Order: sequence, then C-alpha cells, then structure tokens
Amino acid sequence: MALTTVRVLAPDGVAVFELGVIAEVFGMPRPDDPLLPDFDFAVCTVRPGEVPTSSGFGITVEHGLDALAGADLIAVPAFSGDEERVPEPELLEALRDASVAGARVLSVCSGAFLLGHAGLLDGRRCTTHWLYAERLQRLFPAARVDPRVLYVDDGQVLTSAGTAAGIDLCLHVIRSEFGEKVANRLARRMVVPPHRDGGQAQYVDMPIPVRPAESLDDLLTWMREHLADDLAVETLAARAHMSPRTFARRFRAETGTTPFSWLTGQRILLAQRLLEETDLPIDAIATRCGFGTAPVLRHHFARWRGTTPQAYRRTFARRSA
DNA sequence: GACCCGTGCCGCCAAC
DNA sequence: CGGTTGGCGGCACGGG
Repeated sequence: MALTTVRVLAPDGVAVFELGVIAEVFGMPRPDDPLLPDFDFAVCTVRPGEVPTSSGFGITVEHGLDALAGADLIAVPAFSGDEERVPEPELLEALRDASVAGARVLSVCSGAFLLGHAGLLDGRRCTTHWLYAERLQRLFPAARVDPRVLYVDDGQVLTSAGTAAGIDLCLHVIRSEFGEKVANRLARRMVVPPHRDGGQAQYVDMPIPVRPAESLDDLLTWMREHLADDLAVETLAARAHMSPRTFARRFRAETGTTPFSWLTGQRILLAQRLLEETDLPIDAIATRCGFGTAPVLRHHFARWRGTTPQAYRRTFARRSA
C-alpha cells in the first residue's frame, strides 16, 4: 500500500513533542536528499483554529476533520486531559470512517485512548505508555494491551509507548514502506538510533546499571558478528559462564526479550540488509543469516515483516548502488 | 497443511 | 529472612 497522504489529528491539549516527532518524520520537506520521501502532510482537528497544547501555548490548526478523507496514515499524538472522557462523536466517526476506508491509524502514548474510544483497538494487539497501560486495558477490555513493548504494528492499527517510542514507530513505518536504507538515512538526520525493534522493552527491570564487566553487551556484539553460526542457548550460556536458566533470566532483564527471539530479530535485520544491498540468492542469504535454508528464512520473514524476501527485495533493492 | 521431534521458554520449587 | 541461582517439567513453537 502506498503511503503518501499523512494526517495528524490534534486533540485539545495535544502534546507538543509527540506532535513534533510526527511532523519531523512525515511533515518536513528535505529537498536536499532525493532519497527521502515527501508526504502530503497536514494537521487537522475538530474545530479548526487555535488548539491549546499540553504546554500552555496554543497552535493554529487550519484543517478540520474533512481533511482525514483519503488519508493513507492518520497519526494521533498524546494529549493531556482526561483520557477516559469520550471525545466528540464526529471525531470518533471520522477516525472509524478513515479506518474502514483503508487508512492506517497510528498513536503515540495516550493517543491510544482516542483509538480505543473509536473502537479501533477491539480485538487488536496494542500498547501505550506503561503508566497508562492498565487504564487502557480496563477501559477497553476487548483490546489486547501489551504494556511491555515499545510499539505494536497490528497492520491497520499501530500504537506506541511514551514519547520517544513514537520516534521508533514512525521510523518503523518508514522502514516497512521505504526500506532499511531510507529509514537509516532519516534516523541519521534526526540523530536517533536507527532501529529499536518494537518488541524491545519500554524499560529494563534494573534499578542500578550493571557494571560493564557483568553486562551482556560483549556477548550481544559477538552474537551479531556470528549470526551465521548455530547459536544454541546452551552454548551461549556457557560462553557467558552461566547456567541456561540464569542466562535466560539475565537476558530478559537486559534486553527485555528472550535469546532466541532477539537472535531471530537480528537475523531478520541482516537478511533485509543483504536483500537490499546484494544480489545474493535467497538460499545464500538464509545461510549467511543463520536461518540455514530458504524456507526457514521465508517463514520468519513472513512472521516478522509480513512479506516475502523476494517481494521485499523487489520493493527496496537499490540497483544503482 | 499435517505431522513429529527437538529446542526454547517459563513457572515452580528447592537450595544456597 | 529476602534474594538469587539452577534444575525440573510442561508447554509451545521452530524446523524438517
């Protein structure tokens, strides 16, 4: 699906940083870099005019809800105010109509509550800031709220945790539409880390930073350099001088995920790079990434990226080199 | 897609 | 006594 028309829905009390993140990613022309995409970008609100923000000053929003028609992506930033208050019916209707018409809907932080009121979270996996997660789940019992992750891409509906996770989600959208290379380029311009996976923990369960000597950083680096090898949990644990059980616990404490899942994520990233930057056959890429054979690569690629390696290559390969 | 076997993950508990 | 470790068993999932 093409992504050209992006709309931001700014409720009263809109959070300026979250709005800014969305505007930075989708709303800023970058004529000096032709590789980076341009969007048809606009901010809209229920009653155009002055909209109060979370930080005491107002902003002028030109467009009304009719601007949502035909949008490919609708982004809803966080807002300050009562999350449980049901928003204006015309706002909810506009969101629902746009969603039915095929628009993807994205929220940052408490923006998820607007999606919830519109019924867009029912039956879906989603997330929000960990401080709000319980309230979101209570208010919308049919939603499957995962309070641990940075963001969730449920296809039609994308939700993210607090503030900075909005950056990660926006870059994730760019990555899945335009490829690793474009996303990395944009991340570099924004001076943010190129890729934090959605499954990464919102916070790690460690009050005091571990001393470098006992952290898993070195092991993770080593794993990234040896993705083609057979990295069984048992051997990794031995390498870290721990029992498999303790290793698993420490791994989750530091990365927020499990060894195997982390490994698969890294392997997918490598596969994406090789698909984009080389002409290696799928089988060779599978071997290089540690998936062994092409069917296994296809299997995980489908699960993690929702498409096939060939299709991904056709979309994103840069033959010009 | 249906299978089967092996592996990874996690809750539980006992032992420091 | 609370906290950490490590082993066991059940279960789910990956891979053939």
